[in-house]
Amino acid sequence: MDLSMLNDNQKLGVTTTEGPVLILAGAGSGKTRVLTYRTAYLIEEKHVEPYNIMAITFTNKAANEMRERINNIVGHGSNAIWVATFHSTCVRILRRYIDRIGYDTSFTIYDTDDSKKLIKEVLNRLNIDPKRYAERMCLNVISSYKNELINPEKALLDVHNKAGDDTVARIYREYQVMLRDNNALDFDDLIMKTVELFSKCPEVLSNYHERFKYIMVDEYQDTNTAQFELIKHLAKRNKNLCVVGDDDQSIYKFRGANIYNILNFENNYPETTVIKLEENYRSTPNILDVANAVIKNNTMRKKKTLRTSKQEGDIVNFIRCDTSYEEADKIASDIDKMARLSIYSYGQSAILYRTNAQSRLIEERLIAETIPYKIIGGTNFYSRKEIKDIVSYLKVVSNPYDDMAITRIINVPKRGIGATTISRISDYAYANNMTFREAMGICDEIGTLSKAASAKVLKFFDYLEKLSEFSKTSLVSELIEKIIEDTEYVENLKSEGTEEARDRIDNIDELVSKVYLYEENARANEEEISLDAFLSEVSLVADIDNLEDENDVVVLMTMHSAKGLEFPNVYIAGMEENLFPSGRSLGSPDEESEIEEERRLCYVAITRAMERLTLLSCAQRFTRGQVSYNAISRFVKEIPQDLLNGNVWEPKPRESDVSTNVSDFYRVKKEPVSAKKYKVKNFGSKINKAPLDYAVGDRVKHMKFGEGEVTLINDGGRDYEVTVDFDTAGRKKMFASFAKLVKI
DNA sequence: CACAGGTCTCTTTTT
DNA sequence: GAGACCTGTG
Repeated sequence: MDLSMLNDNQKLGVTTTEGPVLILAGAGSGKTRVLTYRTAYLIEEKHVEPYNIMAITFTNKAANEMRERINNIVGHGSNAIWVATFHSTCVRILRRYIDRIGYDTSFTIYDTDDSKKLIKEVLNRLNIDPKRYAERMCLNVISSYKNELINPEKALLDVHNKAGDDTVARIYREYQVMLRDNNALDFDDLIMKTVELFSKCPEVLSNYHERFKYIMVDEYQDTNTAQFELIKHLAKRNKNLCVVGDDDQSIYKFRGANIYNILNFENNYPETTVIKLEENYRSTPNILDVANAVIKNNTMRKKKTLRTSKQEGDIVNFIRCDTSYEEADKIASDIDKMARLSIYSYGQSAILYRTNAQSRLIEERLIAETIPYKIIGGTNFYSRKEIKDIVSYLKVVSNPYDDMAITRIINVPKRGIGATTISRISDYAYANNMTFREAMGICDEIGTLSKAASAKVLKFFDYLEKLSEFSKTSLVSELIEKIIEDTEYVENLKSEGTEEARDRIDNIDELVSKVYLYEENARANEEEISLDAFLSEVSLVADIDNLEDENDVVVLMTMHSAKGLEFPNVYIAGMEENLFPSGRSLGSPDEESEIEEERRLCYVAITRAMERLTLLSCAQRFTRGQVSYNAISRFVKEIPQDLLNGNVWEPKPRESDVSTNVSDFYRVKKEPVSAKKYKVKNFGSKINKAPLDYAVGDRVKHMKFGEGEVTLINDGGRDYEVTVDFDTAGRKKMFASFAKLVKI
């Protein structure tokens, strides 16, 4: 096998196939490359069956890419390799064996929303004041319990030993009971229950030992204790475990990531071969210097120095703006300039920020400049109301114990079954130890219900029974089409006639196409088409998974989402104290380590840039409906001035200037484009070239520029480029799918 | 029982 | 500023 394009340490990483291996891979040092070559090497040179190889990645996107790249090297056979994320790995295992630890294999996966609702219900049942024990807090605590593999009994014991407040532990216990009753697992359960399964059923684990002879884990610095134990179980017999990570890029402590998994790997696996990849192939020296200047302020890290042999490149820019509007404007016009000068196309540019909320302003600006973009994250496609509604119907069919799904749709569409009726059934079910659905079936025996109410409930109950019956002989696509038809969901939206309703219909259409796509893939891979499999897939997609790179659009996302990606031209917005580092980390009990985590995040963000990097910061921004004034982020100040183009020590904005202007400024700027109205969805997933209903010479209307006359239409391949002479705004050139011009 | 309108709280980051 | 939650009315 030809390994000539690898450096010495990379080669070592590829060819050291036996025993535990720790690859410490700095940002941009080609670790994905090592992992793919290593896999190919195992197959081609060591004649390992693809079937015996397992690779765990952080996102589905990374998994797919890896599979594709292996295919390119090996030619074929990569399909049999188990490449998946931790969560989807566990789902696959649990769908097979979870009945051995007391669940049904058609379990439902609860997302954060569902978990929150369930907690609410728990607080209700236990008569606990939600003001004193906020749902969010409870969920966080429960999540950390699970990530540390602490079950409710142990949690209670621990608290009692310390004579502390046992409320949250009791909430945890009840929460687990209710999950169990609903035959549901939350995200953390997926890992925890798999570990439990392996501990309790050695014969199951043994099956997997037979199968997984070589195991690789990517982004190892972000694994938590439960994931560590999972891997430990799996690697126990064969010991061929290769983990890749970078302690400087550990940014998921809030999700339970345990940095000691990587720092102490050698202690846990004494015969470990340690390989360091320190040559960076991504960024220019200027960018690397900036990254190193920041990260060197962290104390808890394995020392390493990234080298590069690249040309020096552009100096990193720092821009201090007066307001967040100016910041958005600066970014948009710079991107526009770069594209016009053909230096960086839209698709080569990315905008990163600390919080999702920051995207709105930038988005509005991009729309105004007709720059195509795609936002990653924020509200997940599957958390939209209409999608959750329809998916809940599917969930009810798949898992009849899922009370949460039933109560969600019992009155969607309106069936005249209100909150009172629901809680009466629910109480009855609870008191008589039955599921909500069972109680529905005998609701004429529930004394508290009126005749009229129980008739409506029974009718819905019968419908669900019919639907379940139908599903036994139907494809998922047939089922979903039937549900949409029966419920008249789309019909009802159509009659609303609003733009919002239109959006929702689009989303439902997209959901339906996802079903067909799933079926197509399943057929291609010769897998059985199953509702459960589709639902698992739906529950575990990350937004980033849908990022395709064929489309020439600017990408906006949080720094967390950006991990593992790279872009020639990067903007990091909001380099301000209180925002980045986050106000949460400031003044917290372990401020020191929280800030170090923020600093690692900053390092991750900076090292996404290949050639050009711009940092931005503003003196004032709107947060929570209020203007806040923040100092320049300490991370910027950690960068030596001579590495930056732009003054870090600029005087503060004149309070007198800004504060009097603020309200005016915001009033003027606020009204422009409503982002929602304009929002162009799916730059990525669809071809946007719809036939135009206007032609040269027609009068058209644009949401922002007003009315004008079309003077030129160019077929740009993927989209039409339309030139319009606006009455007031002058001549503008824009892409048809983004401009949304309406003929008048 | 549904819905409109008012009040309150709150925000990191994600599978 | 948004979303969750509560209250009063039809």
